Amino acid sequence: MEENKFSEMENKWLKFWEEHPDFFRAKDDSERPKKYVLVEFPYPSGSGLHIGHTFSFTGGDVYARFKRMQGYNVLFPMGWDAFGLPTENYAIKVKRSPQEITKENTDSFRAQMKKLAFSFDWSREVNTTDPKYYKWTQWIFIQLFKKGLAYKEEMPINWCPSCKIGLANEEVVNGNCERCGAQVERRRISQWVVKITAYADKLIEGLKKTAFIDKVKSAQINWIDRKEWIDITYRVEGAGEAVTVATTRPETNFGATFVVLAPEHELAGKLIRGEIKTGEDVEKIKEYVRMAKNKSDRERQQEVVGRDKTGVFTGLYAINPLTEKRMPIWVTDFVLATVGTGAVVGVPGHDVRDFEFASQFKLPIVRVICGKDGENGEVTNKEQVWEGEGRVVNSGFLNGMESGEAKEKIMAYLEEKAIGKRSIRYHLRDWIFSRQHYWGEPIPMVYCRNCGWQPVEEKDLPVRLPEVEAYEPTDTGESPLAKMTEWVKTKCPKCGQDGARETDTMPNWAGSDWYYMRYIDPDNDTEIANYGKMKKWLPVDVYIGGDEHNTLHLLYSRFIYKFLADLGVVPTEEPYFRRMSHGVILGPDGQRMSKSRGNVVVPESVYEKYGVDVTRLYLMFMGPFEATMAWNEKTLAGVRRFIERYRQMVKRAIEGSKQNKLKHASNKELGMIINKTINKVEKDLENFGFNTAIAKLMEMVNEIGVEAKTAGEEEVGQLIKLIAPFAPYTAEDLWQEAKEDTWLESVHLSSWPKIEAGGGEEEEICVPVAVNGKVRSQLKVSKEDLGMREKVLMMAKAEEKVKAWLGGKPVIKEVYVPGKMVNLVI
RNA sequence: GCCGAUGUGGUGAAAUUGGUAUACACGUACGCUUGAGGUGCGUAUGCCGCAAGGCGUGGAGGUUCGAGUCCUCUCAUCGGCACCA
Repeated sequence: MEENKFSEMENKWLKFWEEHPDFFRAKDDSERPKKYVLVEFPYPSGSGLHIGHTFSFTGGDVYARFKRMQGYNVLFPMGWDAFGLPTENYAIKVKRSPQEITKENTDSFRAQMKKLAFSFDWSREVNTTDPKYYKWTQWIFIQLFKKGLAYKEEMPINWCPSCKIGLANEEVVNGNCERCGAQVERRRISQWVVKITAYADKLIEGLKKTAFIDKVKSAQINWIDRKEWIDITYRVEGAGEAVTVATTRPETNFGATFVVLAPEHELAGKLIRGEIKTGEDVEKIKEYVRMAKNKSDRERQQEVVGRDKTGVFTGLYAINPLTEKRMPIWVTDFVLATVGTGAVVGVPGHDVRDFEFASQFKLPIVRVICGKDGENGEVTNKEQVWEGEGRVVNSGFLNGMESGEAKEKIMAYLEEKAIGKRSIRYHLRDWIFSRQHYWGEPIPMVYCRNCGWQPVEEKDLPVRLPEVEAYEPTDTGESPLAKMTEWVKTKCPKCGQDGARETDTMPNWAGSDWYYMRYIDPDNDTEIANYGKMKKWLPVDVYIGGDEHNTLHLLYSRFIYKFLADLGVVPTEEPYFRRMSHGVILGPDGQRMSKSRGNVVVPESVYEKYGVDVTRLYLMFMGPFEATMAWNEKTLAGVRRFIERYRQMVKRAIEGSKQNKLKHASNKELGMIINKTINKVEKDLENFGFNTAIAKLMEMVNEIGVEAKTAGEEEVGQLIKLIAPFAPYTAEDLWQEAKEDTWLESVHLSSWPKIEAGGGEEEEICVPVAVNGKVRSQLKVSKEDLGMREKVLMMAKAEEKVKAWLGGKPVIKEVYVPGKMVNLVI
């Protein structure tokens, strides 16, 4: 095994930087313009820093270093999102406390990050498991409660039998637990719920104030999915009952031929309990409902379209007020109780699911909107079901209208007749906030028999997580904290009588929702963060993170911020201005890295072999920052070669400049090449185009070659600064070697190189000449002549090769784009 | 099914407002260096063709003096969501 020749050099400068922690500190009192660069803080797992972290943090670090050199007062902080199941599970396994394990993990993460030369401001480090931190996570919850945005509700929840934890809808993937993959069950548990839906419109609206990339914006809008519905109430024949269905497509209502209820629907309950009697066998209904309720979500949602529809007829009929037709009411499990009103009107001509149901049970099918190409026949197979827009037919007063117009008309009509009521609904659901686990923030609430749920008084925050002997989750679904009778027993904050603490803890997202605010004022004991300081630093200028957080974390986090904005606690409308997605690094086999596949690449093994700078450069050179890329060790060699050649080039330049004793290069060409490079690198860094910036630096090394020896003091500085954001160790090493009396202490405090005026523009420009759109020749045009159309065209036509291609034929059109291109058409 | 992307050499990928397609790197071939090479350096490298030249950015059309880039249709792949009525 080759000895790592980098480590000595790296350790020297690592130590130097450690001795000067102020190098990378953000200054609260600086006059310079601020730049808040945020990377998603990691969960400090026991397996150490992941290559994915290394990749995204390097991107953030390169950007932060660049901005710092440009003169910005940069806030680039780091912390730990340390509550969570893996630590809890590991703690249970090894019978140690999660606190201790977290401490170890964060220590090793921090050491690795320092080694990787991430220029974080360590004086602002936060940890979500620190009581001084979660005091404010709890404080936020209390504010939500006080504003009526947190409530307790018994509800069926998604229960993971393996993790023994309730999951938010968002944490269930295809009916499986997002973490462990186990099949999720339904259970009824009393849960804290946070009313994020109250902010749905604001969350959509606020996106306009951000510079998120389009895919993030549309992901959020789709996730919230705001739609205008109308709830139509039908009279139920004979029973003195009514049923309210919810629809977004009332213009098809003349084609309604049946009504379907979710098994959980109220009316089904009444039938089962015998409160309504019909000619149908109640036992059959009872049996169907029982079966449907017992099905897990997974079974109910599997193979959605195309699966045979099941259902049972109730014996009841709803009357369609538009047609006066009797619509049989059925119970079926494809209707979800949680969507709309839990009752749907069946329009089998224009909804595939309704069609499947109608076909199965021989219910009538009517066309009310012309299909593709104006098709207007009967609907007899699935292909003819038309879910799109079109001209309305067979619909009384709506006939002949386009569906959009018809929709407005029918909505107005139904409202006028008091049959229908418009409402706005969202796909977004309220946020289930309770977790029945130990390793999370205690929910700061007390239950009192007289006063109900009361928040802990703010002066008594934080509600500390007690040290417990056993934190195993329980099969009953009760939090392990419930066993801590001493801790649970408390006084009601309102009346002083005996009360009991809430034993559920908060979900992971709670602590990570607002951490970026705490970096601004990490030690503040009296407020979440000082308002003046927040006003200085917020919003976050660039937030770098993974696509997997675009809907959950980002939305929750924006919600909490908007809520705090309404309280007047924070100074802006949106917390993040720009959002950058980073890509994913796959294993060498092109598969997602995982222990079970054995394709995991760990950063240590890379930087121990190649050094930190090569590791960083390689990660940044692999491809676009937002792309998914497979690890390829072979390509690393190219980057290693590059950094070595760069170092040789700079050494030659240092030597040359010391001999020349010149301020500027003796060779004008050199200055020109460097200027070109500065220009491109600067532009690329602004847009996170790290791969092309590095390509340009490689090009520069190739172009400069031995000419480096003509460098002056100025060029030496420029060359070192250019590489500094990417390869901080190499740059520091060269800087210290080249250092003149007037130079700053560290290259990382120096200013980004400026383009020298007049120092680097080419005298002659190559203009391609095309005949009939195909490039046939190059024309050298001097700078002064560039703007002279006639002269350039004359020169072009006089050019030997061009002459040959023109072949004496008359030129019917001449195009000249100054400095770009000549095109002659014959 | 819906939403969002993406299709360019043997490979990872470049390409300002439409203006020289394939920068940069890997790989490969040949040569040099080295006691040795899983080292370093140099040269070549889109395809067809001896050449002149022609053809080339998933496919088919279109707009334009000029299209990887804009428009229409189409195919494929990836990511997210999904009996949401």
